[in-house]
Amino acid sequence: MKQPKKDLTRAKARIFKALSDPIRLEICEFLRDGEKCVCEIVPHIGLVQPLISRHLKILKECGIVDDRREGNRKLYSIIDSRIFEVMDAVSLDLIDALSAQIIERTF
Amino acid sequence: MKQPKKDLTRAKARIFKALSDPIRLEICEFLRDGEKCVCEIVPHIGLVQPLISRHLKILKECGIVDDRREGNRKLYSIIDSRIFEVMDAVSLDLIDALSAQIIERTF
DNA sequence: TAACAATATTTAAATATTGTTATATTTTCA
DNA sequence: TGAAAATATAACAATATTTAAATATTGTTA
Repeated sequence: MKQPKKDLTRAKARIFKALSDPIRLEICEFLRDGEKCVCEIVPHIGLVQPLISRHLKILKECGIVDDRREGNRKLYSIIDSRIFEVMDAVSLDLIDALSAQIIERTF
Repeated sequence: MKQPKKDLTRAKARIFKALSDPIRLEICEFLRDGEKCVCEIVPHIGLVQPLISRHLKILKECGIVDDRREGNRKLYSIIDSRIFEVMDAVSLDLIDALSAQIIERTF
């Protein structure tokens, strides 16, 4: 095999880690309908700009988003839309099923 | 809506976080073909038992696995097999595509 | 009950992540 | 050039996660 299985598992874990933060998930959701500049993302998420910048950087380092400059602004976009399939695989139904398990055990 | 969107996003993030560790991913993979006891998981992963126990606890707290006692042993299993759809959504192809992006930018 | 096997918890140290605030960089345009 | 706008980075404190080692718990069996 080209890559040892261990490396693949680590790569997979890295992608899940990038998606393991609510802010980053919301950013990705916002990018679902195309490129957005930071100046649009910041008010949409409602957090301070440096924090958004950092989360964008994490998404970029993971290969999930890319950016391009347009004049003053920087436009971010999803590189491979298959990432949405990953996000969507955690469906509302699945969340309910897993949560139910936790609650059931708690009481 | 029953749950605010924010809570759903947080729930989603929590599931991704549970999957964001290579050891936990390997444990889940190992459980793909059914219930396994800790005594099988430990040698399969090749790490010390307390560490495996801890990761199992994290997976359990997230509602991904459940356990049942059988005499001396404790058998762990995947609660909802749709979690494999999440894991599989990060395909080899997708990993390659995202990695390519990172490498391209690095050089 | 004592000894053993299997598993879980606790603790402490190292490291990583998050959010905040201040500052730097890049680009545009007067 | 220099001021303003948009974005990025740095430094810090607070918090969370990870691992290893030691210890505790639970169940079995003699």
